[in-house]
Amino acid sequence: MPAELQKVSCLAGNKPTTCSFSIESILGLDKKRDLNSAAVRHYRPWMDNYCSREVGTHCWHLPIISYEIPLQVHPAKHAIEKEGDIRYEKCCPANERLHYKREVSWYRGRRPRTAFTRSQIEVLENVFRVNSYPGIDVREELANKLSLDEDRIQIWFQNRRAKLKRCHRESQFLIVKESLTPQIQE
Amino acid sequence: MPAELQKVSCLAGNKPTTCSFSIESILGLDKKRDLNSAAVRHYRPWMDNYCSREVGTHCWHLPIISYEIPLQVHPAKHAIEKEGDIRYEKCCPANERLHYKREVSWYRGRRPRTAFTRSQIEVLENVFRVNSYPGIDVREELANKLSLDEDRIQIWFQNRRAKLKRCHRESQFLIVKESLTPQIQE
DNA sequence: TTTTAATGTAATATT
DNA sequence: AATATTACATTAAT
Repeated sequence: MPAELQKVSCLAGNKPTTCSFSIESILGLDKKRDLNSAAVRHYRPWMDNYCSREVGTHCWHLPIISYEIPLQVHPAKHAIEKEGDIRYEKCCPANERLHYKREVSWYRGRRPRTAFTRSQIEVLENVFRVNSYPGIDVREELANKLSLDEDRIQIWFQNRRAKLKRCHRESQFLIVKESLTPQIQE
Repeated sequence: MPAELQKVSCLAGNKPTTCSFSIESILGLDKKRDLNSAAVRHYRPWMDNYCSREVGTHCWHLPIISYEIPLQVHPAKHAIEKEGDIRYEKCCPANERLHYKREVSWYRGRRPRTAFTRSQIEVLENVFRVNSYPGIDVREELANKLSLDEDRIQIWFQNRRAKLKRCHRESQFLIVKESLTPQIQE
């Protein structure tokens, strides 16, 4: 990591343990001297191209590709070769592929957001009601049936569990709150 | 019919009651979890009917009204009282009022839009210049200094990053476009 | 009409 | 896997 990036890395992360900038100076409430310093490089992960990373065999963090160069390869994860042809359609329908192609040139790090269809959600919810922790076999079955990547299924269930937990927490909080403040009524 | 097809067919239909997945598979080794018992109620401190607050002269926090009960009062925000009569028409024509009952039911859970002051924006922009990803401590600090909820700070930075990204994308697109089509000029 | 606060959620990262 | 946070698409208020 370049030295100039280390200097501001404390500002980028959520653990500013070694941050040398005081809150006051960041807020600009005392002096605005630091704000104009040329040494301060801003953390713009989607605008810089120095930190592309590879995660396993998937290289989501691609180097910046200019607009003129067409994408020729799909991310390894989506390129499932079978019987000599690459089945893009499996987890990446045409409209989504166009979307991805357009976006990868300016933001390399993120998988294009999957837009589940209503019927897919319906099936997932139905399964979730009976089993919030489907095993690999069920997930594969779902992936096959819904024409989705098994990873999408896994992520969906993770997020769904988190949502359920959050809703439960909030409803519990409401109950406590209401039980503590009934006299405010009218 | 092969067993595999039967397993798949249950996922296709919209009737979970007829699902033929094995109990062991669905329940995941019979791990009983009562995660589904919680009612889905989101925490909306600004819309509870017992603690409706007034922001300035506007009462954003409407009393909760069920779907069946006809609305008799307009939201205070739209009901601008002047010289003894309530000018509904000003910002809510008749045809729109007809749909209000349905709309308020749909959107009554939405937080009233926060109007940041100029000075608040100034501080936020100053911080954003040096750090687009403030951690929880900086956000709390900002919330304290600016008399805002920490949630508002977080949302503001999220939207600000999106805005910067969009601007960057558009400018990049313009550069590419201009470099590719200089001859079209005049 | 434009800008942007707010929402929901898919994806990412850490532990 | 739980958790927190982010990006992103969308809605809606100004």
